Amino acid sequence: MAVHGARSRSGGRPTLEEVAARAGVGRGTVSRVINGSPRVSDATRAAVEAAVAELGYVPNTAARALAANRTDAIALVVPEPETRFFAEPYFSDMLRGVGAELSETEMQLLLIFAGSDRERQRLAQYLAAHRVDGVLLVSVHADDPLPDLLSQLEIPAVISGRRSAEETLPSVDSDNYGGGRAAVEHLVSRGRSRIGHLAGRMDVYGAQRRVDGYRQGLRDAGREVDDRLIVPGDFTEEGGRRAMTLLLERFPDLDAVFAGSDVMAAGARQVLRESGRRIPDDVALIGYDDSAIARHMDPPLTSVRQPIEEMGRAMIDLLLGEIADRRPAASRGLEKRQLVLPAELVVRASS
Amino acid sequence: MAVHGARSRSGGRPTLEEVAARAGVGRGTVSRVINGSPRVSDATRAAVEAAVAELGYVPNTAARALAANRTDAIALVVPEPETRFFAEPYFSDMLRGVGAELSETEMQLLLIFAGSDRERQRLAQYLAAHRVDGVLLVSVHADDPLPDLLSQLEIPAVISGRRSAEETLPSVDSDNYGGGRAAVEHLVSRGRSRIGHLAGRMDVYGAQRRVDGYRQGLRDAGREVDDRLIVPGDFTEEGGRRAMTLLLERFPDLDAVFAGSDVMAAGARQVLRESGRRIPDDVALIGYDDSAIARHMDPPLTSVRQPIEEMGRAMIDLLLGEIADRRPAASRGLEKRQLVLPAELVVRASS
DNA sequence: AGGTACTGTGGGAGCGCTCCCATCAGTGAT
DNA sequence: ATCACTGATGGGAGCGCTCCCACAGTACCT
Repeated sequence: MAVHGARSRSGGRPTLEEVAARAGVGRGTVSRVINGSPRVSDATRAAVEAAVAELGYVPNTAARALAANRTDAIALVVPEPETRFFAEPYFSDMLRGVGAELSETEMQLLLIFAGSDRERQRLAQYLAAHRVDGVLLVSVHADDPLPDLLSQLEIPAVISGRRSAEETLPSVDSDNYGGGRAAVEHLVSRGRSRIGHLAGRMDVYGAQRRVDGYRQGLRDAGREVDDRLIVPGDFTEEGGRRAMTLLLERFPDLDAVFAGSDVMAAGARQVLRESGRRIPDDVALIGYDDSAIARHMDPPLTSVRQPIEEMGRAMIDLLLGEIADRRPAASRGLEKRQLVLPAELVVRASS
Repeated sequence: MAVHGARSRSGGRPTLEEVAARAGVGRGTVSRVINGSPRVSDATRAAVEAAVAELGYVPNTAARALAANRTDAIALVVPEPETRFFAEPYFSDMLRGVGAELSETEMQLLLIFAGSDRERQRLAQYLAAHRVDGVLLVSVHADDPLPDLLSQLEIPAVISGRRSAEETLPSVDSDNYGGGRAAVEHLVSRGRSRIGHLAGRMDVYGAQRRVDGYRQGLRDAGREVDDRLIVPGDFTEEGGRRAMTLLLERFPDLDAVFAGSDVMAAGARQVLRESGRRIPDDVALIGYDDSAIARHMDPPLTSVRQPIEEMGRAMIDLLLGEIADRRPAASRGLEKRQLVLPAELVVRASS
């Protein structure tokens, strides 16, 4: 971590030019060595590397960005208030995956919150200035204008989840359909006969797919689907309580519930308890996300796990591809740019 | 959030030069308007602003950085693994304060983790490249080489807390001494006669000052200080348990404990419970930090609150001053650059 | 009338790099 | 010996901005 060598005569940081003089080569050659071009002889490369070490040369990023028209930075944009970012494990997992994958490269990660209007304004300005080479968009709602802004500005972007079945942006999603199916399949195999579903917000595509999976799971078991067993919530605890209450009114003989999120499951649990029902003896309960809540619930909650960290890694891979690709476009189809990672049922005591 | 106007004829983003041509003025004048120089007539300014709006001009940050030798970005360096960053409310509070203060300016905030050796290596490279104008250093241990690296590179920096009484860097600290005193004073006023102290790590200056405050608090009350009442911990829950156990062995008649952190207080609470003592009836308990733990403890924990968000704001103010100041140095003393913000006792049921 | 002092403005120079073209030496084919 | 062709290298041009000097214009003194 020491600063090498002496400062160049000019007093400031050494420049490419000075390294070139020191190594007895031209400026272009030093540039080639710095950027790892293969078109340099071994002897020359060694001489340049020695000069770089002696002078403690570090490239000037601003100059590089100006000349090459790239920034070597990407942004992780969180269109949420900061509080949610810290509260939900989703983001920290995502950040871990992204950070890990990025540490293999020279790219710098920027974390940008765009929860308030003011922050969004700043972000728009930021993007218009092209201060990043690409953007990772997490937790985007169906009607968010951000994705369009990005394509307008021709900034490569990858989105987590999809806004609809016809998502146009490169995306990384988890298999919400499969997750929903697996949950139901599990409940059926445990001998549960009347299985309700507390759905998430229906303007979130992933929530729709979980419902689809729930339906298919029942059909696979040769059962009929009664739509009154599906009650929409809004991903919140309060929404879970309301939906659960309604569901119990409709079906007092309910013996299993699949909730579209762990938080909703927590709300449902309260209502079930208050109604005198035991978990899992009377009613089995399954959540979604496998968050900390699931592990700490009493009893521990069976939940569907999304490989969030891995999704983060995949998003970076896709994004770097997009950035590298920048050809006349349409050279590759979208098929390869939309990933769906498997979801996995984590069975605990609640089911 | 729309992109204004049409693209310039050259196809890419409009440049200063193009704005100048459009407004019928020189390049320098446009630059003056963009940078808010007062040396421009009102008429000219209006013409330039119109041209900027029409063309949707956004300055090229790279070019500006290169020419002006500044980046308009500062880094918040967290020398901890990411997990701690998300786990401890300290960081989110700090980030909130910093973000709020910074949103008044054009500065960009970078969040950099330097928990692992590898990350520190990257950070060193990053700083050597002068990719930020200044650095905010939070949670720095006494022997961390980072502060020295920064002064060597002549990068303005502000540190949270102090490494010792002779801290050389500009810093923002909270009044740990006053906080310790207030805690003891409160316990004395509640009629407690034998007050123990679970200290933090003694290589952390703030922890030392809390001990000093504890001592002075007792002296103020006209009591003698028995050093055996002070047991060092290490800020962890386990450390709190160990220290508490030891303290009870030494003084079975203890009726109050001041812990150097909420987490240690949580450990102490366990031991007290197991020994059959009730809180606060038999033993009063006070923590430090006023974190979420304190509010959720049973009974809710009296704790000393540090104004962390405000500290974040203050750090930004100091840092921006440092950056703006960059004169031959030594023009201002250090006195004005070391802030100590008051700590405040939050009384709850545990005392 | 000339001198002095300011304000507002234009534009040259230069920040440190990448890109690309010209050049050169070496190699094998004619 | 001549002619491609190759790989390695040097260095000009230019990225878009800021800084600063020069200069015109105006105002106010002597």
